[in-house]
Amino acid sequence: MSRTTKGAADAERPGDDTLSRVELQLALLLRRAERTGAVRAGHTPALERSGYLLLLVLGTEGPLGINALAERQGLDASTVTRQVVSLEKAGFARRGRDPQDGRAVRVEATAAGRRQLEYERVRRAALYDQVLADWSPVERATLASLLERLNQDLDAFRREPEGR
Amino acid sequence: MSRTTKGAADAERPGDDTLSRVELQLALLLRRAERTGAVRAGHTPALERSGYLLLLVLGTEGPLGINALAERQGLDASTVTRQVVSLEKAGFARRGRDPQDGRAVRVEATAAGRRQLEYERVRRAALYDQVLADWSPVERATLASLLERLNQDLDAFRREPEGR
DNA sequence: GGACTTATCTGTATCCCACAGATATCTACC
DNA sequence: GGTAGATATCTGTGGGATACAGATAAGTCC
Repeated sequence: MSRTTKGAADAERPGDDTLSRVELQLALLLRRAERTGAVRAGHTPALERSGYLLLLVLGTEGPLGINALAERQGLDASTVTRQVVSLEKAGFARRGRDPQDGRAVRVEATAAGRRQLEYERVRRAALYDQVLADWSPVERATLASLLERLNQDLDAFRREPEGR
Repeated sequence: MSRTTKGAADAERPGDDTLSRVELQLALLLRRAERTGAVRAGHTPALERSGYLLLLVLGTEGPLGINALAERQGLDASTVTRQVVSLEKAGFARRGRDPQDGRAVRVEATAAGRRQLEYERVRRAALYDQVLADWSPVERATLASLLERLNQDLDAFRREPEGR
């Protein structure tokens, strides 16, 4: 079927070929990275991953509605609704009705939200600075590039799974 | 403090420097990759990520106890207990008492479990073969290597956060 | 003004995971 | 041999992230 996986029920052992390596490392990464940036030693972050990414979009693209936010992030609108409620509760976002369209909502980052976003960004960068302590600038840049490309390709794949 | 992050409350915009790029892309990746391998189009996978990784350890290192499994994966034992129960319910693992130590448990993959693991592995590899359709073999290999290294470094960091 | 569409929200369900507190065993030591 | 402490696992509980389905409110169109 797929050229690279050959006989499917092949005799490869886990980790043998490149794709399996990538796949396995990604599975591991999901778990590792999740916990690393998060609840380190009782430090409950004011901003979880979801809120962080949401604020980032808000900060970059200004006030948006729920659907727009959901679309930009490839999430369900119901998920975004809850994330916004949560940000609002924390004082990092504000929700107002769209004057043009009474159904729609206008989500906006507050000053505290922008501050917190910046704080998080710096904190996370510092964290990875430590994790990648042994990496050369070139290696770090390569990692960044490959991840960017991987994310783009994952996005593209989600939009239209190539195989049918 | 950290050489690369300079002034901390610096004027960098998101994505400006390498660390921010890495950090951001990882945050995005967590979300993307999670959904991609998983519930694609009603295809409820018999093996979720957690069960997959657990079976992988079991397959590689043979029968193990809960604590050993938890340690190898950097998880809490309570989490592993539930994962094992779930695998057992699905018929992919078996749990028996350790004859030497009545407190301990011996978790073992069943034949069905090994079959399913292999099936998953192939399925996931094929998936990434599609996602990485445009990548050259060298690029794929680079990605695999960098991810492996990143995971190692994340692991090391979790064990002993370098800064204090 | 009724019918259809759209934007958001609420209900419900699934994963994944951790921490705290049982419970059952084992090990040491007197 | 019995008791105290260590150890292995399990159970209770709770939180984060997300999706799908259905409810509600507000536009739009004829």
